[in-house]
Amino acid sequence: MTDPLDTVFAALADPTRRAILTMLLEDDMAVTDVAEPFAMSLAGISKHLAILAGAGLITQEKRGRVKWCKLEPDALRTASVWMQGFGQFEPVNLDAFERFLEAELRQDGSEAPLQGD
Amino acid sequence: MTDPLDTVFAALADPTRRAILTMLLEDDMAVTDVAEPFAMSLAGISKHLAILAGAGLITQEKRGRVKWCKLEPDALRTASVWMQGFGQFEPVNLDAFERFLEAELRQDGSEAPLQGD
DNA sequence: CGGATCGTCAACCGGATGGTTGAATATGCC
DNA sequence: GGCATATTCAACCATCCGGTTGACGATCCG
Repeated sequence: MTDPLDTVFAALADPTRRAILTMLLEDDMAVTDVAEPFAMSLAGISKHLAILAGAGLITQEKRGRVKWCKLEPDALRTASVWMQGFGQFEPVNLDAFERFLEAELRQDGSEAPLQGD
Repeated sequence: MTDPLDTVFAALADPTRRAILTMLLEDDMAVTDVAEPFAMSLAGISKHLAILAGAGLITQEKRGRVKWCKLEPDALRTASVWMQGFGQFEPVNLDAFERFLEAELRQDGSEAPLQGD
């Protein structure tokens, strides 16, 4: 019932919450700033943030009177790993994974020359 | 509103539906057979299958009076790619991805010797 | 034809979800 | 202290969701 996958996937199923996560990719944000671009009450956003935090996708730290929201991409790994089980039996066509690898190598191999895409 | 990610993630958020997907990994199945291991009415399972089909995670083909359910792992790729955006900016610690790669290489390199884990 | 099997439809139910508003709680500042 | 800011709490609402039951439409088979 309380399988972590349940809460993570449920949290990801809402477009507002995914948008919030995308915003948090750039930087940590205060609740009010998260809410600003949305046509929704602050309380509504606060609820969404609580759900994201409940799923472990973000953490919130209160400093002074402002509560900072921080992305926790680790929580996505469980879900990602689960999903991989379904790609694995398929013939290799996961170009996205290839791109991921390239980024990995580029980062790890310091200065491996990279020919344009 | 009808972002495909919404429906895919929502479909994945239910443990029964994930279990069904896992079952379908092994082979295509008839609706009745899908329902068999669950302590749930056939109509209940039928609804779950409709949701999975709506998300594109499975397809259903009626042959005679039996309706066959087939896994469509392609639908997962969209979601998988979306999720990767959140792992990518992180330092490399995605051991699961490494395992995935090993499996890939093993499959692709035909008989590359593999030292034990 | 008549019966059994396969599956969905329709109506219903309780509980969760996404959203609102208004009051309440902290905290910072003058 | 007193006011503004930041955030949540509580109550409420409409809707969706997961599940049931019972009736129904197809299809196979004797």
